[in-house]
Amino acid sequence: MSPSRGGQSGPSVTGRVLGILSAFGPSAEALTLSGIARAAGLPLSTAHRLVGELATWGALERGEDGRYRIGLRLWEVGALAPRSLGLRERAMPYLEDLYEATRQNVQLAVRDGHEVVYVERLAHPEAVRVFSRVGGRMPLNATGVGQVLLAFAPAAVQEDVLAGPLTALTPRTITDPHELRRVLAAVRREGVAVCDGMVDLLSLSVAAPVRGEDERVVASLSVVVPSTGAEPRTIVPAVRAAARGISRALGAPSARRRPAGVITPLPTATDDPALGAERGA
Amino acid sequence: MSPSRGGQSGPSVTGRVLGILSAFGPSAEALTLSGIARAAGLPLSTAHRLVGELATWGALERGEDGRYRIGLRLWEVGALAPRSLGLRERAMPYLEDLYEATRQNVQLAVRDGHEVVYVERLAHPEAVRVFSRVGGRMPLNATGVGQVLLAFAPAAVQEDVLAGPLTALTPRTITDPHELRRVLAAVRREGVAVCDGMVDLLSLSVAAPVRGEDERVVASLSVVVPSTGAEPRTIVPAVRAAARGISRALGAPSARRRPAGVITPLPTATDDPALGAERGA
DNA sequence: TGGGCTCCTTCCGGTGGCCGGAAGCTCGAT
DNA sequence: ATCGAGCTTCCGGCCACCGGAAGGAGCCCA
Repeated sequence: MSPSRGGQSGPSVTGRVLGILSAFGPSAEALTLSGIARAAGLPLSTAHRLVGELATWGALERGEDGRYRIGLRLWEVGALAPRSLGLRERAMPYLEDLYEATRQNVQLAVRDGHEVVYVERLAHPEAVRVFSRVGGRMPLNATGVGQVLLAFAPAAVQEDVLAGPLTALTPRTITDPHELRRVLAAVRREGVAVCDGMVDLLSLSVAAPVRGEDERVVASLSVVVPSTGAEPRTIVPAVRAAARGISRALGAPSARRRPAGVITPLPTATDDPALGAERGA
Repeated sequence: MSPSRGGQSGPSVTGRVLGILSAFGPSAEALTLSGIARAAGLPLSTAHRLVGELATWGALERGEDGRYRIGLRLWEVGALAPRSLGLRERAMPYLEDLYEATRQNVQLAVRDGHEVVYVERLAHPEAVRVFSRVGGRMPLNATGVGQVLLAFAPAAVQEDVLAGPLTALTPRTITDPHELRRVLAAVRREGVAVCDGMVDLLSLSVAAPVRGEDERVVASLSVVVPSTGAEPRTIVPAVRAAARGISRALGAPSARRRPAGVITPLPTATDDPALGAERGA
């Protein structure tokens, strides 16, 4: 399958190029040429050639300090990712409202494999400091959005995560598979996850699922507030409403507006496997 | 300079990979394998191999319909671009406020070469429809943010643009070099650009410059409102204030808070070449 | 001033990875 | 059935890529 080099040797040219891109990360936004070569495991002259070509194209930019950074052109192409742009565009107005109402941190995330990836984040400068950042990753078991995404993930993913090691970010992070399983069932039942002190001891997050047109949960939305703040329950309805609004904008049938006068049942997911337990990537 | 293939033949492997990425664009978010091959000018089997490798890494994702889209992993790397992330993070709170105050379209853009690239956009669903989109490009002469970025661009860039063909999006777009030159001088003097009906006849934008720590203009901020709306002048102060706030957050000395009681001169740029006329990309 | 360090840039010959034509496959439409 | 469009796999030949080596630029310390 992989066009790996004949017998055993290094990666293909494409692999090397991707390796160079991988050298950059949240903790390495700017790298020297030799830094890139080191991180990517390439000889300096090879790195020099490839990096030069990437810079010419605009995938990398060379700063005045001689160091390389990710270029605008690459960002531009990346912005075409449907799970970022399409989702973001439609979710923004709702995130806005939620942000305006709480003046705290509002986050939108999707699942990629066994991790959460934050797609959008609105943060008030004076709100609780949160670890997450746009483009950042976090474990599924330790965050509000993660628990929601996991609760509605395909069964295979859930089992994988439950089986694998569950990393703890604080003493309060859930690492016991049985407890996590109970929590996930509760999340499915309630349609909301409340996570207190699992990322850091000072903050608490309230998360709800966002559904796409085929009812699958495609994203999760959360608000992070100080643990010591007012009763968090008060923001649950707002989070649920925003998530439902986004689901509707995405075309989820269960989030359709009902005729006035009819009580709208919350889109709480049952454990119905038809809704959250099969399919997925 | 370019490691072009020896004598004359096709691009290098790296070039081919980048060509594949270039095949995607705002009007081509999802492509079939053969579509990619066609757009990138590659034989099918070559495209197949390279695309496969890109998909394995996560730069591309294959949808259920068999078509390829930009992958989350590439988006993630692109999000590390300093002109996107660093700028965005600090600008967001101010964009929020502006959005909240106007409930229209708020945009943040940077210059790349002879074009504007939109880095962030907040749009109310019921606001005027605008053409721009996050990651999209527009000509410098036809937009509010573009005029601001051009007005403060290095002299060489200005001359290039003034010399080159000036594309018109509507009959009201400025295409006369002399007129544009006058407008740019006015923008420098006023510290704000007001663009009526230049992108489409129904909307008007008010833009102001954002400065970095070395006083150079690094971005531009605008609000787009209906042409027919209330006197646009009323939003000028809000736009200026937000731009100044972002400049301060970025560390621009001219945007520092002055001691109370001292009248703060607007950071209007003179035509002083030391501020906007030399250096650049 | 000189030595030692890190980082960057250029050069060039050998070779192994890449190229891409061709054949076969799976669809869906006619 | 027949066609066509798109996808996947295979494999031999050739040439583009690799990377060691040499040289330059800048910095710090003695």
